Amino acid sequence: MDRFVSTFTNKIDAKGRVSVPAAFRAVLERDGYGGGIYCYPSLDAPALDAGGERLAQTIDGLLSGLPDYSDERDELSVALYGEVQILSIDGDGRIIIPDSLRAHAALGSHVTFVGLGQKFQIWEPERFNERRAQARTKVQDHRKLFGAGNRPPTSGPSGPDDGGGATGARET
Amino acid sequence: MDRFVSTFTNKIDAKGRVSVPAAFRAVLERDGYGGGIYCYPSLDAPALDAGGERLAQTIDGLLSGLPDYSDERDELSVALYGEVQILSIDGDGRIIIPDSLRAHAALGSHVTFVGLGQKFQIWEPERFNERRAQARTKVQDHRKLFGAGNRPPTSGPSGPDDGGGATGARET
DNA sequence: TTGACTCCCATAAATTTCCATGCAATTCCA
DNA sequence: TGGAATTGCATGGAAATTTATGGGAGTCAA
Repeated sequence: MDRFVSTFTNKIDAKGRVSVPAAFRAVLERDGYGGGIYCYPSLDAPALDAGGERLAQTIDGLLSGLPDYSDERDELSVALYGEVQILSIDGDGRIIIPDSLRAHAALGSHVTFVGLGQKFQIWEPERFNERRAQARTKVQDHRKLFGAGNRPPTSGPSGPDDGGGATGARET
Repeated sequence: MDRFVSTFTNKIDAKGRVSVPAAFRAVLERDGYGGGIYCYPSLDAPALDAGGERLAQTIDGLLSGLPDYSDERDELSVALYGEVQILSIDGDGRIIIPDSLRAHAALGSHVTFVGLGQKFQIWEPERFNERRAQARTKVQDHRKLFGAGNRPPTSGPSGPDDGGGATGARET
């Protein structure tokens, strides 16, 4: 297990502390944990991106792919590095999210950790629900990539298509 | 034997545990078992898709085809990884299916494991029966198309019938 | 001193680990 | 070939460990 996977919702206590899900902590340790997690505002969502050493290296790699002194690189550098915070994890597996980051993600009393493989995101739970619904729709478009989508021909058997409203994916 | 085949129905106990069929566990181990099975809601059925490391790599491969930091990738990541759960298998070969997944498949007291080669699915037994009946109908349609249906009606004693496909496993 | 932050401990709930039991099929032996 | 022992698997329950979360004491700076 060396990917961030699943979603967890935890509470921010009176002191601003949140438990990082144990499963994520385990990944961070294998990932070359260097005393803190990298965290910065997502570029295109009201959320925070976070990860360990591997994420930091991915960012480096991304930037090194762009020509030195290009506008693009400068902008990306600022966008990515400029806002990065290193959040330290206390003895009980908790972090404190600074105000600047809290603001970007509009965090309230609870936060949702979303595993995305190499990194994870931190969302305000309600907003994440919206995003998830949206993402799910998107996936329907890509289903053929899975080879999962043998749609029955429209003229199929008279039987009601299984589809069934049952699709109610509940929340964590 | 390195693919998931057959179907098995097991019971969910009071604590939400279900035994993964021994035959499937054996496949998982050969598949590069990494501490748990990957499980997520099926895209087009009220069921769960599950598999081992090989399935996880399929997902990774899908995503790595998209550029970092693209909107598309982010959405797909959320939809795929965000819904994925890693179910760990305890010492007795059982898993616990989280509520969010239970809801999607409308699981009750029993679940049916359905081998699909590279992955397997988890169904509510009744629903699976309906689906199976439906699938048979379709297969027969296809046979006609192939002209493959021209078989001598009863399988005479001719030919060394390889006695039992059904090995010891307790099947549905 | 006051306020912010870090470290440490307490606790309740959830999860994991471990052991026991019963059933079914296979194997072994007469 | 028939019947008994054995093995493997699903299942039930209890003990032990983790985890999330709340609160207090100690530390440093303003």
